[in-house]
Amino acid sequence: MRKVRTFSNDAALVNERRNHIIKIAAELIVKKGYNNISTRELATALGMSTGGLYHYIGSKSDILYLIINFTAELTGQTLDRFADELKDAQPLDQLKESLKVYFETVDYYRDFHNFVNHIMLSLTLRDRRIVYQAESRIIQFFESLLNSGIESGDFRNVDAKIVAHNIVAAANAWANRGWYLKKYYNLDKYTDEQVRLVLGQIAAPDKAAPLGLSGR
Amino acid sequence: MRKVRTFSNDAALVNERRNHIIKIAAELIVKKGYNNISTRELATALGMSTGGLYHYIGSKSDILYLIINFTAELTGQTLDRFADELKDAQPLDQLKESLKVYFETVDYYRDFHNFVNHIMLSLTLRDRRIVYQAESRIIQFFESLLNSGIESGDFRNVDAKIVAHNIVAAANAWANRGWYLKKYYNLDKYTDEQVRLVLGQIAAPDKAAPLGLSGR
Amino acid sequence: MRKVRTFSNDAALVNERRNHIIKIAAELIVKKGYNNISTRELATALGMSTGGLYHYIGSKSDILYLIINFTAELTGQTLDRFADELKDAQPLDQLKESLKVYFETVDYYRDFHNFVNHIMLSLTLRDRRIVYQAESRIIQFFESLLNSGIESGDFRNVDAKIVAHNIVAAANAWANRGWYLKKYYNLDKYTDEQVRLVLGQIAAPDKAAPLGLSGR
Amino acid sequence: MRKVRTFSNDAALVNERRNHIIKIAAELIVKKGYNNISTRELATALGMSTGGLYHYIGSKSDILYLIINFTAELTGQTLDRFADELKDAQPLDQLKESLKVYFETVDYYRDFHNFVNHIMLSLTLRDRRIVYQAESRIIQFFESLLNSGIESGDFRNVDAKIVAHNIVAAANAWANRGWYLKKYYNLDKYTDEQVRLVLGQIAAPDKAAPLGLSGR
DNA sequence: CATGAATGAGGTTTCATTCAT
DNA sequence: TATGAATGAAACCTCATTCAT
Repeated sequence: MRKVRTFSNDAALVNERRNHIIKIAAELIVKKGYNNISTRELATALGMSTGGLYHYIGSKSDILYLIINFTAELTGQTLDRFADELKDAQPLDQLKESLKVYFETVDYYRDFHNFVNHIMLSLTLRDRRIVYQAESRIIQFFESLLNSGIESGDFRNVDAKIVAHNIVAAANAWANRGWYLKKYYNLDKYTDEQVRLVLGQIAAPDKAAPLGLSGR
Repeated sequence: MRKVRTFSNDAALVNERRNHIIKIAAELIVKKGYNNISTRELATALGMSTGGLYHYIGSKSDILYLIINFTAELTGQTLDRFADELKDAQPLDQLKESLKVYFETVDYYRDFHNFVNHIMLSLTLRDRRIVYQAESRIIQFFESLLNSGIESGDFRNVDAKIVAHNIVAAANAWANRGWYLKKYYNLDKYTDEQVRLVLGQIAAPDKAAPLGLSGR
Repeated sequence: MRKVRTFSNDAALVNERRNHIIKIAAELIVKKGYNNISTRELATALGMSTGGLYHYIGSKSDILYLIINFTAELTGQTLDRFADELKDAQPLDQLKESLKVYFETVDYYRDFHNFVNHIMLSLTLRDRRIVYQAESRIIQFFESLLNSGIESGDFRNVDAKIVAHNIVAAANAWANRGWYLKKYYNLDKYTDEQVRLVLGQIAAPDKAAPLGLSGR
Repeated sequence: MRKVRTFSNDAALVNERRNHIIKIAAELIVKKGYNNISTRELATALGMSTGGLYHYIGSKSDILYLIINFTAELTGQTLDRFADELKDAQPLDQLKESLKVYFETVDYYRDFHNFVNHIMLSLTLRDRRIVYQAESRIIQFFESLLNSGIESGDFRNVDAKIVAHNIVAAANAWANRGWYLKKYYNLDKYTDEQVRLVLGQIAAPDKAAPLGLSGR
């Protein structure tokens, strides 16, 4: 976590204000584009004065960093939750459950995912790396989950790296291609179909049972 | 094709200059972001003066339209080529061949795909629709190709819409997530793996034969 | 009064700054022409930064509107003052007194009159109408004043419309043909001569006594 | 007559083209304002190319000079015609006739009068002097005409300078306040009324006869 | 003589950022 | 801590003028 300038010594206040900024700014930027939002406009939307905004950030582009960083932390938390909740389940159940939760998270934070997509090209290399790492981490989570299943013989011997990558791509598609997908699917249906496809790809020929947590 | 202002009456010259603009601008924008390229900078990169640039466009944002439009026309041409070349082939061969060519096209024009991704939020609704249509068209191409195979009994009865969408998502991923994918794949390998996965999803249980054009 | 954009909510401040802008801009424009004054130059003359100027106006042409509007309001005030001060006087005294005051006003605000003259062709129809109305109002003031005198038998039966128009033309001439008139007249002398001419035109043959308020 | 650059040696051609430029440019400028007409637009209206225009003028502002100069020459010609045609007539007839012809001329060339009015503030001092001289000359024409009549006892002893000035002001008003005057008058009626007023001012008390050439 | 593509200075306007209050 | 007026650099765009063809 890089330092962002503030004139305040009250860490709790800074935190509160920044969370507010992150939420509102991501929303606005996704709606109109980063460069079409002026700091004046943003401050108004935040219920602050222009000067007030600069008490909690050092520059406009710091907002990018704060949002990027927030999104990356989200990923971390999501993964930690997965790791914790699923540590005793069967590979197949781990996969199904984590797909479901992952898609839900992406849906809930879709503004942030769209934001990242839009802003990537404008980021400094330094900030871009934060995004890379977060995305890599989530791909690797699914990759190793798949590999565990392959090793244990629960899954067929597929290219875990690409399947994991496709999972993340499918989740992102839900966020930034909603204009198309929502004409035909809602989140549940979309998740179900993607899960079905993934399971079809990895199902060990002899072990059947596609949807629904086994044993439930 | 909407009208973009020009001061020239020489259609061939306008065409030549605009193609140049499209190519160079897409490259620059993908590298630095639309709002981080000034018209002066762009003009210099084009080997023109600022004034000269404005002989062939009416405003900076017209460049967005020109690129969007070019990309949409690309899609159209790609599909026309597919339709023509594959009209007599078997469904499976049609699918394999079109996947291969489609991925190649996306790879070749990856700047344009990245451009679209980056700029979407800044587009007017009118321009956004051009993108929507182009993307929809390519998804529908794969969708109906899959449906033909399903009807003829060559493919298993899958959700053609989502498989088609995933194909397009996978192709786009190659363009805008290259920072990750290229660490592990090159275009050929990536295409092969994605083709293998798609075929795995649709293969009618009794008809085997995965990769390679049947009969070749 | 149309809305002109400002970023300030302090109405008093906006008013103060705009009055400053109106005064200085009219002066400068009359000296050099609207299109030969850049906003940078104007801002400097105003003791502001370019950005500061745009806190109180939305565009350069808003300045035209502000000046036009100011001039129109002047006219209104002048007429209101006339109506109030002269309501009990004799027609002849009303005319003499209002001519005197009107010429004084035009002289004092001659920059504004010259401005209007110069800028008319560049105005939008909407702004031009403001000028038309203000000018019409002052002509009509003199016209009805003359008509009252005619009805009461104090004035000869002249074409009140054209005499009123000539009065306004003579006043404007003092403002925008000063280069000629000031070689031979000062304001007092010019006013006296014009008053004498008007009185000569309207004097009822039997009622004598031209210059000087009757009874003074 | 100052030199204006041309690349042509064919004096007749230069003359023809410049007359065309003067006519069309005055019209366009009066309609939209000098600074709202680009040389491109002007060239198009003239049926020339931008480059072609610059074969006959040295700079855009030369057009101002050409028009100013043309207007000044008009004045000269008008006066010469007066002097010639009226040299044997009676003072009263001279005045009536010259007023009539003068008003007609101003009406016919009202675009040029409006042009001068609009552009005055943008002129160089040098060009402004041309306007001053032309206007002065016409005022002086009427002034000396009036003085002759006064000396001969045909006219009352009025301030000839101001009456002459008012005549010119009334004529100009017809050109640049047409928006008001044309609601109530046409040229003939306006001329008649103004003539009547002037004659009323100067008529020697004993010599009657207002309108109509005496003896006609 | 005619054309119109090209130039580039300079115009208007925006906006991130600062700082006196 | 909060405000919002002020700054000024830099953005987009226009247009008078030139010159190769």
